[in-house]
Amino acid sequence: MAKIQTGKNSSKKEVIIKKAASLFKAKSYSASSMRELADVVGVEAPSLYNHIGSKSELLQEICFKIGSQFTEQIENIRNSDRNMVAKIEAVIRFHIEIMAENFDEVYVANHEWKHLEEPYLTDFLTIRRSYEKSLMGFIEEGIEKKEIKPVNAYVAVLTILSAVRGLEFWQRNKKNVSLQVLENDMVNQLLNGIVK
Amino acid sequence: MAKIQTGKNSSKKEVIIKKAASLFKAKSYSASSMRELADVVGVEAPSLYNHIGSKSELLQEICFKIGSQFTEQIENIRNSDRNMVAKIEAVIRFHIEIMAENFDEVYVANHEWKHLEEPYLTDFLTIRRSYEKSLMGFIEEGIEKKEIKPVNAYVAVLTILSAVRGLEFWQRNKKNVSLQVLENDMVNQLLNGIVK
DNA sequence: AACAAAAACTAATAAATGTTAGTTTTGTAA
DNA sequence: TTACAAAACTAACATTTATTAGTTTTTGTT
Repeated sequence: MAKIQTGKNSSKKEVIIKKAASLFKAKSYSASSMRELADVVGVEAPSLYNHIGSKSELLQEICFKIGSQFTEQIENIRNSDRNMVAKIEAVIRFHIEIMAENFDEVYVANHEWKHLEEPYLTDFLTIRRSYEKSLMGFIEEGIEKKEIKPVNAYVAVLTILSAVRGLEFWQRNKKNVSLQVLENDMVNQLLNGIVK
Repeated sequence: MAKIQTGKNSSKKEVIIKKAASLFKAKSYSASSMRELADVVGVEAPSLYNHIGSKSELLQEICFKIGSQFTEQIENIRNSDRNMVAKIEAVIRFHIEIMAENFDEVYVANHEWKHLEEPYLTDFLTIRRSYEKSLMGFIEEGIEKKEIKPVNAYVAVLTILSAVRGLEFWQRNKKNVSLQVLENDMVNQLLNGIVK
C-alpha cells in the first residue's frame, strides 16, 4: 500500500540506505531488525528485498561509500601544494565537515564495520590502514622538515583520528557550540595544544 | 560436567563477567549470545543462571564498575594539590592506565552502554555527564588562572576524552609503541600540540 | 484500455534468541 | 556414610530473526 518516498536525486535503494544508517546508528547494526527498518521506511519488511539484497549489504554500502570518500580526499590533500602542517590541518577539517554532513553514515562506518562479513571486512580494514598510513606519512614528513616536533607518528595519528571520531558524541549539543568554533578549537588543540 | 574455574580472589560471577566483557568487546553486546558466553566459560548456557540474573545484568555490572572507578579517581584528582594543567594531565594518564589494565571492560563501558535498560541507562548517562562536567571545570579554572589558553572548554573536553577513548584501537600494535611513549606523547600532544 | 514491469503485499520457513523448569551430579560438613 | 546445598545438566518454551515464495496491486507505456 505505502510507497517508498524518493526525494530528489535519490533512488529507493538510497533512501533505504539512509534510513538504515540512521537506525544502525541509533540501535547498532545487530540490534536493528529488518522489520524496524521497514517500519521507518514505511513498508512491510519483505518489500525491502525488491530493492536490496540483504541486511549486510546495507552495512557494506554504508562503510564503503564513506571509506572511498575518505580515501579520495586524503589523496587530494596529499597532491595539494601545502606544507605538512597545513595538510594535517586539512585532514582534520575534512573529518569534521564530512561528519557534519553525513553524520549517520560516518558514525556507522566508524562503529559498526566490525559486523561486515568477509571478504568485505578485510577489504575495509585494508582501506582504513592505508588511510592511517597516509596520515602517518604527513606527520613523518613534517618531522623531517622540522615543521613538527619529533613525536611518535603512530601515537599522533591515533590521537588525531580518535579525537575527530569523538565528534560523534557532539551533535546533541549543537546549540552550544557552532561548527566553526568546534573545528577551529579542535584543530588548534591537536596542533598547538591548550597550555599557555 | 565442566566446572567454572575460579582463579584467586574471584567469584564465579566475576569470572563470568570478565569473560562476558571480552566477548562483548569482540562481538558487541547484541551480537553476543548467552550460548557463546557459556562456551567460553566452559559450561552449558542455563548453568550461567545459577550465578547471574540475566544478560543485561552483565552489561550493567561492567558499565557501573568502570563508571565508579572513573568517578572516584576524578574526585581524588580534584582534591589533590596541583595546578590545573597537572590535574588535566593526571586525568589523561589515568585513562590510559586504566585502559591498559582493564581493557575489555573499559571498552565495553565506552561502546556498549547504549544497550543498558532503564533505569540504568539514565543513571549511567548521569554519571558520565557529571564526569565530563568535572573535567570541564578543570579547564575553565585553568583558563581563569591563565594556565590555559582561552579555548572553548566543551570542545577541549570532547577532544581529550575522544583521544583517550581511541586507545581502544591501540592494543594490537602493543609491540610497536610502549605504554610509556604512548602516554607521554598523547599527554604532550593534547596539552602542548605537535607543531614546532 | 490493455500490457508488462516494478513493487507492494501475505504467509511461511528454519534458525537463533534469552530464559525457565525439572533433574542429576558434585562438593562439603556432620 | 549420610544429608544438604550448590551448581551442573537436559529439555523445552515462546519470541524474534532474516529471508523466500507466491500473489496482488500499482505504475507507466503503448
